Amino acid sequence: MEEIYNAQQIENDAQNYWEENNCYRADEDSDKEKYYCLSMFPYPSGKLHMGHVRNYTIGDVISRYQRMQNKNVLQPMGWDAFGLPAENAAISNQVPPAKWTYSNIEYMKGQLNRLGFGYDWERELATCSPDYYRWEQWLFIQLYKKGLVYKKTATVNWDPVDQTVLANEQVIDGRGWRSGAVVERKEIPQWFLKITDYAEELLNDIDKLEGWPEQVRTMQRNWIGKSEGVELTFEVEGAEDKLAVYTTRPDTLFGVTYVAVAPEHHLAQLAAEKSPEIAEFVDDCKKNAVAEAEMATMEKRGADTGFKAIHPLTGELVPVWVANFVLMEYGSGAVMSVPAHDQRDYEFAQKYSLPIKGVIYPADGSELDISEAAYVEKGILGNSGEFDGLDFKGALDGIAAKLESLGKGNKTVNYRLRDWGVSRQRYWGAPIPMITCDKCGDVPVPEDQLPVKLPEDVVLDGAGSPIKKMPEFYEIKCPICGGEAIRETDTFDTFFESSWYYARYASPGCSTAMLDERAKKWAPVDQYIGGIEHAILHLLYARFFHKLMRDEGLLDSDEPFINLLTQGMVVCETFYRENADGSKTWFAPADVDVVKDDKGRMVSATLLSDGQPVEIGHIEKMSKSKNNGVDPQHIIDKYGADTARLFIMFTSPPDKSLEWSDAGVEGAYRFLNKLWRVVFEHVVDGDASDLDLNALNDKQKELRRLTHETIQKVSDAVGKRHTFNTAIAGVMELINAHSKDGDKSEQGRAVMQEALENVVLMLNPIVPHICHQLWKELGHDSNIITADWPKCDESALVRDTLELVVQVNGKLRGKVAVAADAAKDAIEAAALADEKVQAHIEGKTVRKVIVVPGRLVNIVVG
RNA sequence: GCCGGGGUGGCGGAAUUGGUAGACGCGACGGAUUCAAAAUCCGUUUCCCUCGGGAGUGUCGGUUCGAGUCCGACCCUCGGUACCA
Repeated sequence: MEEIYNAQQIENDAQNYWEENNCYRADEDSDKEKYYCLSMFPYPSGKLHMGHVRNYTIGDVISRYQRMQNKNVLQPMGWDAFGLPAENAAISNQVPPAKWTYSNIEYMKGQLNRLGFGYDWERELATCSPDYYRWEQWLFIQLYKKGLVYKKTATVNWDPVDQTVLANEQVIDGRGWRSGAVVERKEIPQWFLKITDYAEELLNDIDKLEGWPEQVRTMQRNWIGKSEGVELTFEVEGAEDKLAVYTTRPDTLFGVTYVAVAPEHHLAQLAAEKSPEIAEFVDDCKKNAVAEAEMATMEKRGADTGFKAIHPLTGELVPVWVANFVLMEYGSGAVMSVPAHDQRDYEFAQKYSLPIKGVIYPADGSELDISEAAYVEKGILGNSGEFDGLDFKGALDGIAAKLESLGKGNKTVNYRLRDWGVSRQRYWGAPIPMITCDKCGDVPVPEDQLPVKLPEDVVLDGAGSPIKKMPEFYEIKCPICGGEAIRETDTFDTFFESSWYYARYASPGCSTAMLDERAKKWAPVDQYIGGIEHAILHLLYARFFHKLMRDEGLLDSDEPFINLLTQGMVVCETFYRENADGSKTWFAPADVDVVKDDKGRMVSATLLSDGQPVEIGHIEKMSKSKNNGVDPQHIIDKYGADTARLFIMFTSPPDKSLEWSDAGVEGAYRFLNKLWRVVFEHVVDGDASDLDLNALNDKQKELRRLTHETIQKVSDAVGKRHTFNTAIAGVMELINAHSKDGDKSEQGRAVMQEALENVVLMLNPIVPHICHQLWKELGHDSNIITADWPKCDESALVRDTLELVVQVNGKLRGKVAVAADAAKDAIEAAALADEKVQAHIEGKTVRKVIVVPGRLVNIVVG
């Protein structure tokens, strides 16, 4: 055995061995239990960052642990290759997005391999490959035939200078990030998937997801947002329009003092024709943001249209206002307003001096106070005619029944979830396989003409998608009538690709169908690992797709992911300079020199290359757009892959967000050196003898007990809790205890041999290269990756005496040693007899003594 | 705004079911080894203090023999908010 730990050499040897022996190929014909472990595939942004290393190390540790549980493990990897950054790179570097993407994939694949992840690369896929996206084009056409696809207009961010649609991320303070122009709302026709048809199933099946974190299940439930309420109609005096509104609070119906409509609503348009002020207001609303967060926090404004709506029950006339916070796309673009019992309506009414009418009184009989704020609790009705005195439920039923009898409304179930708009006006995505013919309307591309291939050799100039300017792409004959027709030039939302890749990994190479029978065998995924930022959208769309594919007969399960581990974000400082046009240039943390005060807070920062100051931004998740990703490469180069893996797993539990700092990387490296040295010093003395449990002295028994306590602790931490940091800490303690001992006797060495073998087995999932080598050095010919995970010897855990803590009035005052099987009275007596305890209870009355077996005694005096 | 997390020494974090707060590691300090250094090893390291103790897990309040853990209110911070992925 080499005396010095040489990470680069060891890692190179281990990786060559794995590759030559195809160690990570999943077996299609194994009779072992299958285990499908999947980490969310990366967007190929250029280089790995620490968030990737964390994600993929977790997945690899779980995969290797399961392999040691004798499972047939599938751990694939691929590339979420379509997306916006490729277009941005194409514009700034004059490289086609495809070329940029493929070269990034090549580099990042090298980094993944260098980190020693055990992937079955034979299943690798890139979503920008026509072999992949043809099948989602195929599925889209099946859904179209089933009536699950439809077209409607929807709002996008329009940059009037660049003449292009912007993503929400590209709109900063209402302006286009590149042009700086004020962004406008624009209505364009887009394709939608009827995810709302599956809303009920998506909601109900959340109950089945017991292997998911509760927080994610809650977020999904809230996102779907099922509510029961009433849909009712307000007629409008002197207009043909009827305003259909939905409310979850029909009990407040008598408190309606105005109705609000969206700026795009027909009534608002009518009003704008008559009044220049309203026209100006409606026009101004075009500058409203599209993003919900901005909508919710912007100043609420409105204007009186002059129209009067007729209250469906009282016949009273209430004004119709146009308001910037009402959205045309959701519901019918109108809402009823009850300022007394809704805070947003309250503030709006205050601002425009609209009446506020209280109709819900506190159930406890106290006075209704709406002088400062709306009263939003449920209570007892008043000022509500025949419904006075009813509670919420009574009012809901009564008012709904009344409306129904009048033909003016009915009880309905509503979902916050909206249908999935899948059209993107971008180039770098999968073409939507549709054709528009003047005569025949919307026509799907015939299946034998799939895939609709995206031309890859293109130049991007920043002003829209190149395929929108390529007649050779979009000019086409109608498949039905043969006449002139136009091919759809919009592409799919990239969530489309990431919604089914997990299933495609299980049908590699299948060229005749989206999935084959192998997918039914491997799906669902046993363990899915990815960032918490995907808690809603990606995971909901993937669940939806799973059900769609099931309903096509491609899968036979209801849910894609049995167990989910949501990794916390790796966040990092951001640094930027503001450009003359208001846009920002972001600098990588590695290129910035930071000055900190004595409390460690950043006070200023300068760019290393020019020495000039840069602004300090927020601490955010590592991303391409903020240029704050930290590349693991320098750690790998200096210390090796095992150190990088050990460090990222030791520094924090996986579900917690992690503010990046490399302080401590050397500690991880030191530990591996120590592990190596301890094994070296053990094996140079030759083979150890067999353990003879009857020949162990007390010290040896204690060390052996620690070994088995550690096995118990680490098995729980790695196998169940996924708290790899405490698993590593436990192994460190074990190594420290054994290396301090230095017992070179025959049985001392046997105890050491047992401990070291178990240490190497327990660390193998985390640091597989060094363990591959140490396993051999400890005398094994077998391959450690399929060795059995250690088992705890319960008999080694038995103790004769226990140390109990003694508290007086909850404060620690002493410790007593008692026999493990001591009776309660004996423990109590021993605690009371303790010298230090005596000093604290002297002259006081003992009121109560609480004995917690195996833990502590608390003596209550007073 | 809304939904979901998080806040514990100088730092990352531990405390699994309400039962010894600070495991393990980093950093710092002291020592050993060395011609010297690196590496390594040993020790100290929450704060205050009269060395007996007192305080202490974002803030304020509550439940309990006992609260980092449970309950209520608030502050800060991170993720998502439907076109970043």
